[in-house]
Amino acid sequence: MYESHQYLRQFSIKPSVQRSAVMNFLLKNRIHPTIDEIYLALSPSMPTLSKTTVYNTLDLFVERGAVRALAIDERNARYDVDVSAHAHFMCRSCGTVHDIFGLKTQMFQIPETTKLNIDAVEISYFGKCEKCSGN
Amino acid sequence: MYESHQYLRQFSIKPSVQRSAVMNFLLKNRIHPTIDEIYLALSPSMPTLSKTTVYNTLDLFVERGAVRALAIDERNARYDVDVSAHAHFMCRSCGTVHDIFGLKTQMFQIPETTKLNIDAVEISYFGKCEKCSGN
DNA sequence: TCTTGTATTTGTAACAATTACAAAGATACA
DNA sequence: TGTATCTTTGTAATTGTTACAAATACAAGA
Repeated sequence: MYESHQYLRQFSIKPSVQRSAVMNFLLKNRIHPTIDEIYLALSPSMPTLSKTTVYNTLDLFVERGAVRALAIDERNARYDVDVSAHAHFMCRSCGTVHDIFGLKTQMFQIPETTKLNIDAVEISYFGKCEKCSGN
Repeated sequence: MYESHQYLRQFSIKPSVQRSAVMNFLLKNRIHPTIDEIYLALSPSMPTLSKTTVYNTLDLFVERGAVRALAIDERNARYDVDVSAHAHFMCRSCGTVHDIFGLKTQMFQIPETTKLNIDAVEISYFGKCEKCSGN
């Protein structure tokens, strides 16, 4: 928990019990969780935690650049503490989101368009994961 | 309208008044519209049109490969009749979605991962469009 | 043309994710 | 200790989507 405390400060986020718990969960569970997954994982040990707090907290994390919000899942927002350049894969069957590392850095470069002011890239793959490939 | 009729048949979609109207709208308005935009655009001339029909119709179009559903917009599903390999840009300010053509075809190739059964790629850029760059 | 079975459309209600907002609680510092 | 500010909480409202059953349209055979 102490680590998450420090981690938050790196992004000038004032730590609180809730914020540290959320960041800690993200750092230890690299599963690109949804708000609900985070809430359900933390609420047993923090019974007074509110889902609104989880929403607020992640908004703040994203705003400060500590976390990336993924658009890959149309149903729910998903969050990734790894803000480095990498892609994602989502299984159409079970909905899990996997990291795809090792793509050429070139692919994450921003195309030169004079008109648009691009600040982020997201590369997403869809299909079936190993487990679900039988279905 | 006749064109959309023919167009639908190419994807073995049995045409109906509603389906042709929706496809016609998509072909003539390459703005990656949301369900609501389609519904609002068509309902004046088709007062009995139901939003459920728009949902059903687009589900069918996507299923038959006539249209691509985009994940770029977390708020609403967006649909694109251009199913060729190209990327998209969404303005964080006004929410419009632009096409990004001219990327290397290599970028749309599916990475060789033994485990995953990938069937689609989506490359999305985010930022501010020309109009909103002042804000 | 009528009948009958099937496909499509419609409207409403249910559901789920997110946002708005005001009250309660915690924190920092004079 | 008091006060101002920040954070959290819970509830209600909003919004996009889905489920479902009734109504309508369509197609093919009698």
